[in-house]
Amino acid sequence: MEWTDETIARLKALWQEGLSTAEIGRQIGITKNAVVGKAHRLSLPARPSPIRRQGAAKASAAKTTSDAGTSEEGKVAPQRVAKAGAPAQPEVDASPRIAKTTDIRAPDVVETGSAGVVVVTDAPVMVVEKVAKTESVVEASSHTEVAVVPGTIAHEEKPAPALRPKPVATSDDQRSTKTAPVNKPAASRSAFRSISSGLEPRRRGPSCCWPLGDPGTPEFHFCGATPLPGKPYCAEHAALAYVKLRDRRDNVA
DNA sequence: CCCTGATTCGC
DNA sequence: GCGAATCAGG
Repeated sequence: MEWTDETIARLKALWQEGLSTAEIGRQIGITKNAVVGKAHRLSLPARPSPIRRQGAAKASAAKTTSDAGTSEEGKVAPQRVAKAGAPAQPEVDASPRIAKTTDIRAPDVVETGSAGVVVVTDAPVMVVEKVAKTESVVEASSHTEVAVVPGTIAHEEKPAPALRPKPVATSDDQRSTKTAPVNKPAASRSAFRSISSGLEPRRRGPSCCWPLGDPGTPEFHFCGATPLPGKPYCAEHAALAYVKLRDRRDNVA
């Protein structure tokens, strides 16, 4: 694997978004092991892990960190959990993982501002709210989009468990089986950019919130194209975002 | 079984 | 440094 500056940036971005390692891997086109391995090497903040290898001395050689277990001696600090400025995730799993079994997981509308606050960066939300109030038509997926992704919160902000828009089995999440390597950043980016600018410059109304560029950089922005009804993404990005769970397995580059 | 993330260790 | 293999919890 060639860890270019870009792929690393993507990894970081996705990692920060709280995507699962496997998810990240799929999007970048590598295995979750590669993702985890790299993340580890980059000292990316560990995410709430379902396990903590310690009590199990059974492994090949638990030289890792002695065995905390029973002895009350040198406490093996949680070196794993609180790495670089990481918010040391509480045990409580406020983990960001959202779309689990179902599928999809897509970049979210959030961005961590310099203030460390998570900000929903687009208008759709407001629009949605209005709609909700006035019409109450709103489908489930609509208002839930507002959800903030907990994982990205830098402080003690108590995030509400993200309510991910259940993919909603509407007519549109079929996606043909196995789509190839889920995305070629370069190509897709420019493609979508032109789409969004070319089709319509709409200033109001829902817009695709697929993130483009790396969060934290000035180039970062959202697609902005007209999203599919009931979805936060435009057709193109929805195709990337919603992938059948089953399929993802083999279409991993 | 499936999922998940972390560590190990040969390359 | 990389990542498959492996471990391990849910």
